This record gives sequence, C-alpha cells and structure tokens, in this order.
Amino acid sequence: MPGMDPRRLLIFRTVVRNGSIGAGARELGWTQPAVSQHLAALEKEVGTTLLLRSSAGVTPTEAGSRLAQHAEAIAAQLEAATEELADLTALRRGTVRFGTFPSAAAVLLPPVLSRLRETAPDLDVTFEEIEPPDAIAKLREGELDLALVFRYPCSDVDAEGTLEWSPLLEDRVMAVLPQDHPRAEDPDLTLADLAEETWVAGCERCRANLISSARTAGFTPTVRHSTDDGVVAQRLVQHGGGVALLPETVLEATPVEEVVVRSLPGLDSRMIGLLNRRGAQAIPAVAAVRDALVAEAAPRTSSAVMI
Amino acid sequence: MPGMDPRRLLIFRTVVRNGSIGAGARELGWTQPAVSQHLAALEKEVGTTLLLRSSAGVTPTEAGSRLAQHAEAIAAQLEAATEELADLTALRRGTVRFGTFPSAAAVLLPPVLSRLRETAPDLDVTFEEIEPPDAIAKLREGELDLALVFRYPCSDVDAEGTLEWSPLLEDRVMAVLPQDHPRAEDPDLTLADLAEETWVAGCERCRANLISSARTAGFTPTVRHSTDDGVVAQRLVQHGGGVALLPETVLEATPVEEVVVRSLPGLDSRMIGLLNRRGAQAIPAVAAVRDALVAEAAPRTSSAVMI
DNA sequence: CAACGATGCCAAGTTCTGCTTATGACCTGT
DNA sequence: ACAGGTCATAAGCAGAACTTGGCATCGTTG
Repeated sequence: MPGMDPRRLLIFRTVVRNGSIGAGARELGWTQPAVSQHLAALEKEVGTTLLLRSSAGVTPTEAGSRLAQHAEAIAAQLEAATEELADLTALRRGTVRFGTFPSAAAVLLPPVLSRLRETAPDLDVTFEEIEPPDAIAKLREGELDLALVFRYPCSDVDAEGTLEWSPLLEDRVMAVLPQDHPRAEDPDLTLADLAEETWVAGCERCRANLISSARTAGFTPTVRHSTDDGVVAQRLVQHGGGVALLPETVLEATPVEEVVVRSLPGLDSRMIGLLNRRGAQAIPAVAAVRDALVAEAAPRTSSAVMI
Repeated sequence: MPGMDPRRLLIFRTVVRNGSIGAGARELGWTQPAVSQHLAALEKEVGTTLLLRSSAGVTPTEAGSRLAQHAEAIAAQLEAATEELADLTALRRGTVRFGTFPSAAAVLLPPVLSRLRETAPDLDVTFEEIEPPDAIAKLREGELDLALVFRYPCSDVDAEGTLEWSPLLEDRVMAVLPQDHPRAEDPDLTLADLAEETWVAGCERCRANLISSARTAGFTPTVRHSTDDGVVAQRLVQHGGGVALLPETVLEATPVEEVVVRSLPGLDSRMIGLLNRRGAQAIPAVAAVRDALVAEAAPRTSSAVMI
C-alpha cells in the first residue's frame, strides 16, 4: 500500500482546481488551516514541495501538477464506483445466478421471470437447472446466488450451516395409480394398502421419501423402476410398471391423462423453498428475485409460508 | 467529492485480495476488529452489503467485486503517482524552464548544460533568452522556473517580493576606448577623465548604470549612440563613435581586438544571479540547475558569492 | 463426538488524528 | 500607510479509530 493518504490527494486536487487553499477549504466545507495542515502532511508524505505559496494563492510545482493529474484520475474512478454501486442498489443493474430444480423450472420460473421483467427490467437473471444437492455445493462455492430447492421431512436438515433457508410453499406428494388399478377410486385407500405393489421410484431423494413413508406405513416398497422424469414415471405406471409417489408440482407441470392421481393420508409433503448464502438476502438483486418468487408462490397454496 | 472514504476502499481491496478480514488486517499491520469496523463503515457509506461473511472468510457480493475492481484501479493509480513523484525527486525526470539574459547565454550556458547532461541526464532544461525585466514577469506568472539575471547597484531592488534572489558572481564593468585614444594606456586614467568624451550606451539598464557612475564621478555623459549589442558597441568605439562601459562577460564573450579595455576605479560591478519564485529552490530539478550554475560560476571570479 | 482453530462480531477503553479558533506574517493594491 | 487578500503556526478539544478482551459460529480433527 503506497504511503500516501488518498484523502489528502483528493484534498490536494480540490485545492489545485480552486487555485487557493482557502477556496479549496470552502469547497470542502472546512476551514483554511485544516486544509493547510493536510497539504503540509501530504508534502511530508511524498517528500516534495507540491505547491508554491504566494499571497495570490497557490500554483502547483511540476510534481504538483503531475500528482494533481493522478488525483483527477482517482477522483473520476471514485465517481464511477459510486455511480455503479448506486445502479446496483437501485436495481438498474445487477445479475443473479439462479438455480432451480427441474420441475420448478417448468412451473414457477416462467411467470417469475416475466414478473421480474416488469419490476426490475435491467436485472440479469441467469438461470440454471440443478438438483438440490448440487445447488448446495454451488452456493457454498459462490457460483450460485440463489437456489430453489425442495426437501423432504425425512431428509436430514442437510448441511445448512452457512446457508439460509426460506420456505416458499408446500408441495404435496400424491400417489399415482394406473387407471385399471382395482382400488384406483377407493376413497378409503391408504398407503399401507399399496404394500404389495411394485413401485416406480423417482430421483434418489424422492425414493428416500418413498421408503421413509412406507416404513411408517409398515412396509418396505419393492422398487422395480427408477426415473427422475415425471412423464416417464407416469407412463410406466400407466402401462402397469407399478405405482408411484410424485409431487403435485410435477404432476401439474406434466399431466398424463391416463393415470389416476390420489391424495393419500400419511403421505408427507415436500417443502419448496429458497436457499442462499447467509446474508445474501441483503443483496438487492437477490432480494428482488426472492420477492418475485414469493409473490408468485403465495397464491399457489394456502399453506405457503411467507418470509 | 464522492461520499466514500478512499482509504476504506483500499482497506476493502486488501481484504478482498486476502480472502478474509483477519488476513487483510495482518497485511495492514492492524488488528482484525479495526478492519472489521472499517468495512462496516464502508458498507454503511455505500448503503450495500459488500462482503458475505462466513467462518471460512469473506467473499464479495456482486457490488463488492465491482467495487474491488475500482479499488484496484485506484491503487494502481496511487502506485503510479508515487513512482512518478519518486522519479521527479530523484531527477530521473523533470523539466526546468530556464531564462537567461543574452550575454550569459553565450558564456555560462553551454558549459552548464553539458554539466547537467552528466549529473542529471534525464532532466529537461528548456532554455530561453530573455531580458531581466521580462524574466521577472514570466517568473511571476509561472511561465519560467528559473532565470539568470543581472542587476546594477544603482537599480532599485526591483519588485522582488515573491521572488527569490541568489547572487552568483560579480561582473566588473570595464571602460572601452579606441586604440588611438590619447590616454588609452595612461595608468592613472579615471572615469572623471572621460567626462568630455561622447558615449556609446548599452541597453536601458546599462545606460542607467553609466549615468549613475558618471554622476558620482562628477559629470553627465553625452550619449551619442545606443545599442545593446556588445560587438556593435565595440565597433562604434573602434571607429571613433565614442567610449563605452561594458561588462566583463560581454567583452569576454565577444572580444574585439582593435579596442582597449581598461578597468577604472569607481566603476561599479553588476551582480549576476539567479531569480526564482519563492520556494522553487525546493524543487529538485530547479536545484539541480542552480547547483550546476554555481559550480560553473565559482571558478570564474574570486568574489563569487556562494549560496 | 468433543475439542480445537479458524472465522467473524460486539463492547469498552485509550490513543491520536484532525478539525477549529486565534493569531501573526507576508504581499498587493488603493 | 492601511485594508484585504493570501498562507502558516499554535493550542485546544472532539470524535474517529485502533486495541484489548470476550464471545458466537462453523469446519476440521483427533
């Protein structure tokens, strides 16, 4: 770090621009001796006379004019910095790197983006489909600003730690049966009644939820197929591949007519929410995206948790 | 003036470069809370969160990284400024605008310039022939850094005021007679003996000196010709145009064989010296030129006045 | 799993920077 | 000669800012 106080450099600049110490002091809102002392200190710091004093004011020496030029450049840089920061805080600029899990990408994201185009037109939102575990990693490494993730009650509280979790809405898990299933329309159907079925499991974490739910219902599911694609899962069910548990948003995003969707007692919901590094909510651009998401999620479920 | 303390900006920069507040503090030679407080103040000043804190250190927000970039630019500018100043004080750079009166330009200047080429090869000396009165004006206006001027004892102390005078050497005034002058070789010749002669006067100030000297010798000279060119004056004397008073340096610079040069009692000397704005001696480049001139002038006369 | 080491923040105390007021010197112009 | 401009210096005081000490949190390690 150079041994020159940059504040004094700026003071020096205003003095040079004004042609006299007193005038510079007035512009700074200070008294003349204050500025005079600063200039003396600056000259001591740089070890050279910068100004020739006379009763008519001051004129810079050669070293003084060169230094004043540098000071001008620094002042301009400061000006630019404050302006850029103002733009960032006023959302006239800013980028948010946003990651969401696939099914939310289909359902929630488009309206949110269009909402943002209105409220913060100059905000750049770069968006990425990403599974929750990877999202957590990327958030930690600072490669992502905000992530829309889901979590099942059974899942450990994750390694939150430095991350911040804001629940958005509850995504009910539904049972999906083939149309010709004998109890497809049975109003008294429970999860335990499906103990002997073969199952189509979803992604790894959805499968964990299936197993957890089944355990509390008293059985261990026989998993025949595994896919994290909602359509594939439903088609498998449709064609007799088994039964499945799928979240409501997935079923809403990619409805398949030829299957029966049932809400069963004892099925958990998964929570959909936002994840970000602790403190990132303070970043205006991030907050803007969060607000848009909250506004979009609110009407979707009465049990939505506001933040 | 932007409302952001540039020192804090530099502190912020070192913290970002180090990845943690503590490490930044160590580099600055401070304690961690000191830096922490500065960062908090900076964030308050700009109204935005700049760093995301974690137990692993800090990572800049978007605003933080942009600001850090500006801070880098400012630091570089400061670095460049200190370097340039160091060059100026070390005489690795620098320009001196130097003015001298004509006859000195011929005699003193060439050796001085060659001397400077050795001691300060990267020093720019721009040189200008200028009469003392004009030199004073240009010094006042800051268009000249240093001037070599002469002054006669009779001349008022000039309007020194804000200017600084350093005597260099004494320039004796000599009488110039035609070779066929009846008393050309008379060892007892005095100025009073030339009362009835007609005179060739020099420049305005030299003429003033002639009149002043003549008055103390008891007569008023009859001036027939006037010229500020030393050669012309001597030629006029040679061809019977009259007698003249000319400074030694002029006679030395432009010797004319066919005249007789006499040192007479009661003739004043003119002082040759340096003039500069008060305080300009502190400028290294100016001091270098002055030193070279002093070194050059010293052997020329035993009565040289050192500074 | 507990302890350690790293990170950060906060509160309180003390040092010292830095601003003000007051004064004096100097040059300029009337 | 004096009034009005410039700047420097000295003394005093307030607030900034650095330090010390204590604590919370997180990640790692034995």
